[in-house]
Amino acid sequence: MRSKSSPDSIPEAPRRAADRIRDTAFDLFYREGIRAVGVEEIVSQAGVTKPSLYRAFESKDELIAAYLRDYDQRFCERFEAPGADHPDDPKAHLLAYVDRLSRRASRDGYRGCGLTNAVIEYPDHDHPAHQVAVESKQNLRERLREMCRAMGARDPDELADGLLLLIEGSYVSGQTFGDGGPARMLGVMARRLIDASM
Amino acid sequence: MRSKSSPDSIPEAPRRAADRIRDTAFDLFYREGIRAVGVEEIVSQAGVTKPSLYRAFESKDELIAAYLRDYDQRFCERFEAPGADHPDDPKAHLLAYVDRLSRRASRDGYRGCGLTNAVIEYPDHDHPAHQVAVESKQNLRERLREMCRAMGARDPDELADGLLLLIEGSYVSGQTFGDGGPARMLGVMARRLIDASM
DNA sequence: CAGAGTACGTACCGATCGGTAACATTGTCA
DNA sequence: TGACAATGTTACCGATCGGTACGTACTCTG
Repeated sequence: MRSKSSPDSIPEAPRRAADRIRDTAFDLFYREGIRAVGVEEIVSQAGVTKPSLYRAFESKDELIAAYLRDYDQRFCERFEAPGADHPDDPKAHLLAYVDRLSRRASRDGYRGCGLTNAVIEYPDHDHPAHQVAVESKQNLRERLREMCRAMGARDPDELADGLLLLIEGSYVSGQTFGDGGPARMLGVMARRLIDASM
Repeated sequence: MRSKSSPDSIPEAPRRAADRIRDTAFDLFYREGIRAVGVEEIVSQAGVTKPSLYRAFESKDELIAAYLRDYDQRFCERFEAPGADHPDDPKAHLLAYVDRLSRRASRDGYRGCGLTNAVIEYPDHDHPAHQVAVESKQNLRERLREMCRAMGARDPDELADGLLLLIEGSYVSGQTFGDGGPARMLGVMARRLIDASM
């Protein structure tokens, strides 16, 4: 059940330096923001040293890009996961994701979507962070269109964009309002939009 | 028509250092992000020097807070402006704002809402930037509720939150997708939500 | 015209930023 | 035992960060 070749049951921590850096950077970048976190803080909290970081990543920007690719992967898993409970029912799949997001985003301490946050922190289109994040969002838009098509919407692209607005709105409003924020209405609003678009 | 006591018609630039700093900081903070802009860049682009900045503002954080208060004021003006064309018609007022936002947010180079961006750049609830931005957003939420009440919605608070999700979603999606992004659907989605809530 | 404020600039501070060079240490596998 | 890869250690780099001590020029008032 546990990883490879550990002699016996050491539960945490001794993994490769590159992995620990990646995990620590993920947490810090997500929680505190990318620009707010220096490489010094990352390596010290990861229990490694700076040269180890620069042996694994050629620059901070590359580490940021790696973080965002990791984030995108975890996001896709979280987005697709509810599909297992609703095979061949894209509407139920989407609503299941939306309902889970609604709950997460209307609790205190919610930090939104790491990819959305990255676009805002790095408005420069040439920056790798911006590029990775935007590409992920374009994939999400396409995926939503696909689902809206599959659920037989009148104008699937239009509905997909409406849902995307609600979802992105939940990411950011969750951070702004915390507990009891507008994100708690995401589920009913998504249903209302879907119902009005069939 | 022009300001006070200029000897004659000098059209631009010689104003007080504090004002030039405030204006320059506004543009730079908004376009490039707050953390991305150093005080050095602000003063040099404003054509003044650092001590002038620190005579007018006691710290960078205070300048940031001033920027966000300015932003909030301009936002309120932009939000209320369409009301002049639609006295006693909150629905038309709201839709007029929404339609203008929709156009702005689906053009290339759009940078979203400075207040929303600030919440994301400063997740720490104790930071003045976070506090000013959140307070402004709470005011907006209350204003939307008021308008939804006035337009006779079934559940005004619920509708207000739905509209807020769409609006915030447009702010961030505008930055992510640029031209032809989902924000161009804001108008039709807002109408659909309103119609389904009466 | 003297003198006091006011408004601003010159030059600098220590701290931190991202990033690196050189070398010592460890664990692994042959 | 020896070679190799991975990591740690230490000390450092130039640039930039936010912030300030201090001198100077203008203007308003007596």
